[in-house]
Amino acid sequence: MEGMLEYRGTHSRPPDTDTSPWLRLAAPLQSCGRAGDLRLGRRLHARLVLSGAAAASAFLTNHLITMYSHCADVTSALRLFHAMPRPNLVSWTTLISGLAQNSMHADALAAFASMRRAGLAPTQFALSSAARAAAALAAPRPGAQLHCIGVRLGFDSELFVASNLADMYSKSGLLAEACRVFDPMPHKDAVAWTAMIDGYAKNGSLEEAARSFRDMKREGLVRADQHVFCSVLSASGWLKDGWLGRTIHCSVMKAGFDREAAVRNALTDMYAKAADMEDAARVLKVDPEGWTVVSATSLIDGYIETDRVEDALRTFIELRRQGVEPNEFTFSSMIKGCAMQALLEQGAQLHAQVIKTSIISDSFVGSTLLDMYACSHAGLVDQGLKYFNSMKDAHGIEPKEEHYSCIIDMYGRAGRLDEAEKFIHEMPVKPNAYGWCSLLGACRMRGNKELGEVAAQNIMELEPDNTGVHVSLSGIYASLGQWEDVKAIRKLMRDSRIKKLPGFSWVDANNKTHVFASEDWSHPQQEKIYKKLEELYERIKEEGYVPDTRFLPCNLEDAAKERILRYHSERIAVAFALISMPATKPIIVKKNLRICVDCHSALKFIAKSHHLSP
DNA sequence: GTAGGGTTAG
Repeated sequence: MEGMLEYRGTHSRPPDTDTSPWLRLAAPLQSCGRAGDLRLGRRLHARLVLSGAAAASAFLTNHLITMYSHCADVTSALRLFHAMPRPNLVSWTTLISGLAQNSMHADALAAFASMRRAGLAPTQFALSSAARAAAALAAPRPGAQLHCIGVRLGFDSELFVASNLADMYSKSGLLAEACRVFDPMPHKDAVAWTAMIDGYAKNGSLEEAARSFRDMKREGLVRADQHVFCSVLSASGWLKDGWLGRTIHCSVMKAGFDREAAVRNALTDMYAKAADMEDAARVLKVDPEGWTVVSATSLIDGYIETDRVEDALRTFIELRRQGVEPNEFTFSSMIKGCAMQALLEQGAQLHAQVIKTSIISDSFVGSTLLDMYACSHAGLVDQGLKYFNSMKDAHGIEPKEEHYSCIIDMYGRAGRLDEAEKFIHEMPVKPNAYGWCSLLGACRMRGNKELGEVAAQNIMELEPDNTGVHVSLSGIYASLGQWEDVKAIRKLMRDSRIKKLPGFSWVDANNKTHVFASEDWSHPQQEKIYKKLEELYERIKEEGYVPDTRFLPCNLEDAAKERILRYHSERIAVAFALISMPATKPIIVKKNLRICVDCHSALKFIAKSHHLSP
């Protein structure tokens, strides 16, 4: 600011070309933009106007546009741009990047198109900003056009252009295209690697994300930074691979990023997702900065997922004690926990707390609340309905498909199938497959064949590849003893070449993943596993476990049915984990199919008798 | 003079 004073009263005519005196005027604008100080920026602008310098110099106007963009005042940036008689290449480039920086991505793409219509060939700066906008929009069609322009102009392997193009493809889910841009890049930096690692992770290709991270380390040309670590930690969390996560935690510490808030959040979340709650809590405990709502929510959600609602509640209280406001993520986790444990009072209390905040207008929290009323107890249907009816008027939530599905589920669980059917007919939208699946599940529990068939028919139309629907339907017939219908379904499946997906279970033990199928005795330790399973079986039977053979679609003696259930893959996997791992380690079984009713019950007994969380 | 990436639910 002081520097500006000396320019005061400079009334000489500005030169036609952008020469050095104007360069000196630009410096204060630049630092102002970097600091995001809009007030100071406006004062500098006013002085430049008074001095007559700004209007005459495209150079200074470009700097002003940059300054306003950095200070998030896009309106002023646009006003300056539109007042320019002849915006030059830099003006356009600055505008496009300013729009992209301020999340006006569609406008950034439109500006890029206007620039080309104005007859200017884009610079690599303009191209990379436009690609960034296309990435943020996950818009592969305009993105691919940008890619073509880049190829034509020879910019397509420039660091910034290529990274943003790769990011654009990966955010659009086109990982193969992203690789085609990324692989031949002559120089890759941490940003480029983040685009790939995060692209894989967000598209569910978790192994690929981890492999990409290893590739980066193997090449040894780029050091991982906090962004890379966040992305790969997120992937290892979803992989539920605590061992990989722990290895990365070591690298994080070595690289000195363990004080970085976002990295700590990612670390907490990784451990929580891997069900390693002690380490998740430890990351927060040693945090000198105190908790963030993100990391505490990850911890809370981890406790909920491992059935430790008391610990979640304790964490929730501690969070408030620290003066951190819970957000919609925190509340939905807590409410989910109450639903799972049928903690009606706590659930209602949370509902009351949420009503006092703007979080109540969050559509997702809305579904979670409905889920809670649906799960917990038949008596709460009316409370759930009351809330559902108030969503729109009192809380400004327009009920969506997911909310209607919750109500179907709510009626179904309460056994009020007629009302569920009536509700479906009166809904303003048609139920989605999820809604019909809820209904089918309820019909199975209540042995309602007619309505179950309607639901199944609708699911088959909406999701022709859904093989589970046949299994559920034959479960209904089986529970009613209608073996002819069971046979008919089998024939239908044969004729339409639908195969029941075989169920598999994966479990990690000693840094190795083991896979099991049903009645699968191919594992080298089969004898020990079998013995353990028998032992578990005796024990839980003593503790009150009764096999539930109702839905098994085979017309066999009970003893034979029991035998089939007894060797479902998840039980073999758990028995194997119990004999191969120390008792303190969490056992995480990954499955390709939904767990069956009986395994769910048996595993709960096993967990209880081992003092584990299910 | 102008430019890019990351963490929490379903």
